[in-house]
Amino acid sequence: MSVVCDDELVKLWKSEQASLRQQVVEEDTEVWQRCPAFSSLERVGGVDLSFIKGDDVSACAQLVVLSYPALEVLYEDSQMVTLTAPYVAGFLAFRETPFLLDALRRLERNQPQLLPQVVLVDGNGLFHYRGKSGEFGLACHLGVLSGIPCVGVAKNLLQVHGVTKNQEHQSQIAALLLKGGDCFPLTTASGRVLGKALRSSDTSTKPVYVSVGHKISLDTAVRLTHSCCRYRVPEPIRQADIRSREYLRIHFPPPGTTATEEGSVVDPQKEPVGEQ
DNA sequence: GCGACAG
DNA sequence: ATCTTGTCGC
Repeated sequence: MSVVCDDELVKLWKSEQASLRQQVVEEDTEVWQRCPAFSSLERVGGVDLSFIKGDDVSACAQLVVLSYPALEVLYEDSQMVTLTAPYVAGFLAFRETPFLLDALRRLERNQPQLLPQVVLVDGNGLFHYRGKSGEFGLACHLGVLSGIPCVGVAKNLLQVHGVTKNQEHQSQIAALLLKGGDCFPLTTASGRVLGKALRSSDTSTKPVYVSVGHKISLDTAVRLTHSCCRYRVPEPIRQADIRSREYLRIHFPPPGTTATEEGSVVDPQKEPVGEQ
């Protein structure tokens, strides 16, 4: 369906990604990151994009800033955007980053005092294909371009470097992730730890996959992620997801949902009285 | 041909 | 990402 050759696009992206990869800082650079309880950490950001169902170019780009450690929403920005880049596995960043950066810039312009000290990103950071030789994920991309510390938190395991979602992985989950905060390293065939599987709460069996985005170490990233979890998905990302979907629900309701629109007479078969 | 494929 | 209702459990 694409007019422009995707192969050419991906070539450009690979080179851009390799260039940015060199700018990733994989260590703790902030004072709060060194404190046992993250004292002096006051604001944690979360970002996400939600889409309208039949439309893969219209989306709501969401930025939220939560207080820490209370995890209450201090700031919220929903912005409808039109995506231009296709989704190509491994290159999610090129599709989403521009709009997340825009949101951070709007905040910096309007209420700089609310800028987050770290952003939790829906997706991977260094846990990525050929991470050592030039590829990285959305959390790194956004981190490098914004200069803000970022953490990648993926809900699904990206199978990379021999890290696979097989019996071995399932066994590790069952044997090692016994309570909230437990984790185990995601190690490549060559022995490099690219991320960690984390049991984010006592009540969730399925782990989340944490990796370094920018300006934070892996252990700090894991500890921070765990400390931001009320439920399985860290609260900043969860709130960004909830609020961007809510925005779409209100501003772009599915056809046949509004009382004022023609044909709003509900079908008693599909809309039985008493629903909602 | 078959499986994988963050969001 | 999105498609989707109920259902089992505390």
